[in-house]
Amino acid sequence: MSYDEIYKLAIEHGFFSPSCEIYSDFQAGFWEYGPLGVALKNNYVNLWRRELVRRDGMVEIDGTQIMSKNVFVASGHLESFADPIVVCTKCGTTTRADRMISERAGISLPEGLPEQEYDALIAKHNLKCTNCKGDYGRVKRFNMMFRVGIGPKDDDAYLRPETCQSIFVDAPRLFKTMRLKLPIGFAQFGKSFRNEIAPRQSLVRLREFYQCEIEVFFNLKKADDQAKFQDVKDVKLPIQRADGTFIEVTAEESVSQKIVPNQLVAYYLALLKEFYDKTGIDTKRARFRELSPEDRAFYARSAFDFEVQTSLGWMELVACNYRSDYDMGRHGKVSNHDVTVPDDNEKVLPHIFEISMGVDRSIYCVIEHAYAKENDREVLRIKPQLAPIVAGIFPLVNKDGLPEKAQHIYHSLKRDFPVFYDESGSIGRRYRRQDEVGTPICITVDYDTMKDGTVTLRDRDAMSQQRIKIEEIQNHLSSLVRLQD
RNA sequence: GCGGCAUUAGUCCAGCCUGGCAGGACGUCAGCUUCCCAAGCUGAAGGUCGCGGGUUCGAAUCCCGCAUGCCGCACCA
Repeated sequence: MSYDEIYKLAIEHGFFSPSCEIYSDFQAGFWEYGPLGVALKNNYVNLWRRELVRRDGMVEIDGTQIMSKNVFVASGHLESFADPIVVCTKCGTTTRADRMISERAGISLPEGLPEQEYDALIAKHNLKCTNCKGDYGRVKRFNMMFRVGIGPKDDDAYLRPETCQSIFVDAPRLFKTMRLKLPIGFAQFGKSFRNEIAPRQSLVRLREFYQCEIEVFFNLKKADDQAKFQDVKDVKLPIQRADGTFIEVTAEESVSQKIVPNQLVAYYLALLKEFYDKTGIDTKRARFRELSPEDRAFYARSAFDFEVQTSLGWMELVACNYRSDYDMGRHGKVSNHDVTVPDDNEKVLPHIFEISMGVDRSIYCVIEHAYAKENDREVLRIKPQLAPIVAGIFPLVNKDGLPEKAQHIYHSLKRDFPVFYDESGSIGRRYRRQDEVGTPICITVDYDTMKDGTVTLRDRDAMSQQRIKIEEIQNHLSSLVRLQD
């Protein structure tokens, strides 16, 4: 199950494909979801809503993708979401200034120096372009946010680089109008945008991508007082610690052994793991990787990445960041709004724990982990709840009224379930076609159907068959796709 | 962004070195066959040979530039 095989399957069957591909000026890092991809993504997001949003009693919003400049002044992205780069005046080669200087001058540099300091260091060490020995220009910051010009005056605004900023700016109103109390999770599914220098591997590193983000607002004083924690205290958490050691402990042990900072964090890590179990991604090949201070995002005070093993190596699907009171503190200051929240007669500046999920990458992993190549067939063993098509419906042969009967069944089901009718090729060929796109069940109308009103149900994984009555199909499909604990 | 390799039908690839009708397999479609697990028979459709420029009587083929993809570096959901 290599990346190439998954990629081929995906573009051949309409899971995903490059954006704007018929034009030669199409840009890297933009990908479309086709019909099956959309279905899979919708199912995935609905599972997230069930297992995280509703399970924990969160509230979901849908914010705009374009946000005003001051949002990012406050968030720090205008300042910090940028790499210092320097361009050679002669050959135009672009280099990362901080890395280039520390490598060639043999010194280690602190993060976030002003640009002039880099210029001074380049002059002091007499550094010239490695490519052509030309002089470097002034050090600039390359910001990974996409700027957009609003209206005829082209006013500055930005495409959000993370969906959570919408949550932060909406939270003050939501607390007042939705009768919310700490702790509360805000959830959002939507697009974010980052002007990556090197997008790669289709859904894995995009410039325009989906996130399912959860921002849990809480009172720091009560972070170890989580009633809900009882539900998940025995969930096993595989943790790769910042020092490189690996340990598998229960959520309860992770707190008592001070591996994670508090109950609240452990609770959500456990919830997240239980969610991924239900996506069909193999969580035996997953871990929470604790990030060292150097590896963390600029806003994070402690961080665990949820990573999964794939053919491309360990892939980071979710960033779990403890963002402290940084976000609401900054937005309060810059907007000059009171963003504190009443909690037990005290005004609290909420602390935030975030579960920031890369949806596209997760979709890729769902497909890769479900894919199996057997002797003479390819099969996606995707969970029925996530399957783009729930059932294929076929006539065994194309005569004697079988197609009409099968079509009748198809029409009776199509508004309640994503079902697919096919009468082309041999029956075995049709089963294999559905195997390749992960359809869990195929329903075949044969001569017995005409006599006794039963159909064959053919199972994708076991390739076994059973007969059920036509009237039972509806219930059978319902129980197949029902999300269960 | 740098370095290496690549880009020809929906997919995988041959053709390129040595310029001269754009091909194969699989897939798809139509028909035949078929009472349950692909690749049986007959036929068909499907191509700006990544884009742009140059050399040439003539370019998929040679040269230059760009884009995209893969791998490595770096960065990240």
